[in-house]
Amino acid sequence: MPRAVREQQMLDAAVRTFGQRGYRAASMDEIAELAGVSKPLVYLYLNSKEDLFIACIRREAKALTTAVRAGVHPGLPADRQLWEGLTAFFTHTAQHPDGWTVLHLQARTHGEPFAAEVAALRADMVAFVTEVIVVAAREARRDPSLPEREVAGLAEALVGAAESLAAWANATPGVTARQAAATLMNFAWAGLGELMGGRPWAAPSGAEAVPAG
Amino acid sequence: MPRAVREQQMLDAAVRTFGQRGYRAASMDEIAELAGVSKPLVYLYLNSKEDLFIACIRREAKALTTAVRAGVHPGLPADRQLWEGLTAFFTHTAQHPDGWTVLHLQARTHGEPFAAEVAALRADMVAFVTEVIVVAAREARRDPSLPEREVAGLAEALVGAAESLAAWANATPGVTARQAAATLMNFAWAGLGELMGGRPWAAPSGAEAVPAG
Amino acid sequence: MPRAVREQQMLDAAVRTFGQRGYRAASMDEIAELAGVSKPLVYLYLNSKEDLFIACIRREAKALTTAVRAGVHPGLPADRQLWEGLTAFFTHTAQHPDGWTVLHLQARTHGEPFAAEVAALRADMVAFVTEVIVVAAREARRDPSLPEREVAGLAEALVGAAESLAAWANATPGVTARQAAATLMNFAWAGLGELMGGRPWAAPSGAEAVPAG
Amino acid sequence: MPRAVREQQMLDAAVRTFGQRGYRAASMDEIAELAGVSKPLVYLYLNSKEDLFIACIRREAKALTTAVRAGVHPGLPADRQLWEGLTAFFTHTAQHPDGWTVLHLQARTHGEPFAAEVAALRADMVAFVTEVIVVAAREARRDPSLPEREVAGLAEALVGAAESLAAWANATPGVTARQAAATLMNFAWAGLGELMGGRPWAAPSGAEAVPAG
DNA sequence: GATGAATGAGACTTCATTCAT
DNA sequence: TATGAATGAAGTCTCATTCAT
Repeated sequence: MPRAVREQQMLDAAVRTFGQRGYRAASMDEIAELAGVSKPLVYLYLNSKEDLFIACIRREAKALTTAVRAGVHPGLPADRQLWEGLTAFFTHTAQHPDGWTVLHLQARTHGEPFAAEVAALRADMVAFVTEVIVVAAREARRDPSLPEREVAGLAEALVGAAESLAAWANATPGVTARQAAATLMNFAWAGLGELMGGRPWAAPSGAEAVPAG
Repeated sequence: MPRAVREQQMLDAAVRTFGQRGYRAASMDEIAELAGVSKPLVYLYLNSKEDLFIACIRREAKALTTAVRAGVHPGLPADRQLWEGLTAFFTHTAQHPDGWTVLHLQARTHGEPFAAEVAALRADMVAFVTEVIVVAAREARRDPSLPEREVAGLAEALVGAAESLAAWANATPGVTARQAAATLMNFAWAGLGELMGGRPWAAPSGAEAVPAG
Repeated sequence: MPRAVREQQMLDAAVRTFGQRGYRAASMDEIAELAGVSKPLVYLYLNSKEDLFIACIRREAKALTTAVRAGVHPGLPADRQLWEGLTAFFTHTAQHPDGWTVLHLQARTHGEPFAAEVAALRADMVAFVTEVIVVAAREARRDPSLPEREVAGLAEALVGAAESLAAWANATPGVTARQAAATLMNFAWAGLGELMGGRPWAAPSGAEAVPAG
Repeated sequence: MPRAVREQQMLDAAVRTFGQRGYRAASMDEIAELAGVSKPLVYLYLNSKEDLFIACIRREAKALTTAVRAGVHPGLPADRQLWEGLTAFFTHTAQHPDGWTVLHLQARTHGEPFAAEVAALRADMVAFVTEVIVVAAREARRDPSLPEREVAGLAEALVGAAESLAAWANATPGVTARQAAATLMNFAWAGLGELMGGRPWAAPSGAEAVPAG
């Protein structure tokens, strides 16, 4: 069996184990057994527990950003781009719950070296959202634009809300990725005030929008 | 030295250690040393590492909900109540960063018994936000109201955004609690769409609002 | 409350705890609590765990030998003396099961200092039995007597059988002290060979003898 | 070095340590050192202190019953069978004093899980003796046989006497297994009364019988 | 006389990691 | 390449014992 395949099996096992047990509670024994290989082989390929965990983070982060990027068409209006990005995001996190747990919870909880790895992922997401906000501002011919820190805060809030909703959707049976995306679009784009006034964001056809009341 | 005082010292040390190292990586030795007592005394008072962690969670959760509740005046309009709650929330999390880390990250990452403890706290927050949304809907004479699951999703998104912003504000020098609250109010109340159109939420005087462009 | 009384309460608690948990597993905390006093008081009166255990052994040993001695009338024939001694022995061990456990099991299992204490008790019992054998030999006008080592072995066997039967009787519901004594008298005095031939030892009236077949 | 060998070395060390120190006082450190291996290896092979102790009990119990069974020829008369069994028993216990201590003292003193293990061994012995008694009764054409409880008591007494004599023989220099067996045969078969009358059990040639006086 | 408060020492157990083959 | 065998280090927890009052 070629090395690359074996390595992916190990990473699969590691992501699952780290996601369910946590970094410290996961034992190399368990990971090796789940991967169907001997422990020394894991060390031969991945060096150490720390390196193994970092490899997991990188693989899952790359898979997530790739999925989101692939779901967005750059030329569209800002709201449409955001909608596509969110849908891709919630779809991916729903399909890879252990990977998402590793990224969202475990990697941030177990010390600097790992937190730094996820920071890159987050920066990517925030950059995507920031870009969308900038596009939206341009569409609205708004100039001068919002202060930079304000935009950073908004992007942070949106990403945080998305992360939180992903965990919520994974834990709540019956919530689909599109529903989660629609909820967040309403919240983010129209705002609670507009929602209350009966003016939700107009979802593209097929999205479960809030009824106009 | 009386027992109650010693116990608080131990909890202080534990919150700090758990917050910085994580539940598993924190050692009872380190906690005892930081508290200035011997390890057996920690066990005598707090029983076990698990019980100690739960005691930390409960103390910090109570402190946070108490602070938020104390900051809100029930009779005010919905947006004003939300603003007050957020301000109190960001103020408290900024003043107790380790406590916030314990609640937001550590408690959710290390197994059911702890996650269950935080769930109560989160339920409290979501309930507060839900209540505000309901009040806002009533103010807008909106009837019939939003579907229940939609409201739950919105509340979840808002709480998630707040949690995320709290961590961001703690990690970004120069961001005050009021700024964080203002950013989130804009985001949540006006929505990105309105913001882009130059119609932000009108912050009460003293809040750092987004300039109207 | 006078010291002597308190001390007895402590010994009561200790015998019970040692008997049920064993020497090492019994904790001074548990003993103090069961005695209804504080731990330092136990140390004030009894010095150390080791001393406390030795005090238990001595008290229980003395109580047992006193009971056996009180039950025997010196002038009687040998078999009658043995019968009385055994009856007293089984009666006492049935009434003080924890004390008997301490003497029979715990004291012999936890190192020299304690085993030495029980050795004295055992020497007493063996001496009693030896004396009975000598009397019996004299009654049979048997001369020269049995070799000394042979007598020692016989006494040892009889005492061992008695000890074993005491534990058996305590653990088997419905076995009375008199029945245990009768069984052992038959075994010891008549021997299996005679028993099989239908010639059991003639128990004094009131004893449950083996029917003559 | 193959695993099976190492495991026996560990059990050897454990039996010796448990036998001399007792279950609680024996430390895994000491056992590992005596076995010439590291402590984790002991855990790898034997799981836990409790499992290690149980493994010791089982091995020693099996060795003892195997030795006794191998020493007895089923077709012989009852007294001869008993004699053979006792000789094998005393021989084995003399050759494995620590194993005997573990079975006779330690296993019974440290809680139910262990006591239950030895109970099986003891049941085996009592069954053997009971069988002999039944055979003896048949040889003597004794009918109806003794009451069941009476037989149980006799068997218990004989086994108890044997156990006690084994410890005594181990502790008394110069007492051989055959002497111990002869003493007990006299005691059990002829009975003290017959012995006093100068009619001992007739030992097979080679056994150190009591001189007929 | 009596105790609440406190600890040094040591127990069992687990785990990341490495050789020798 | 792949692994069976092995361990140093560290963690949680318990307990006999002693002060200061």
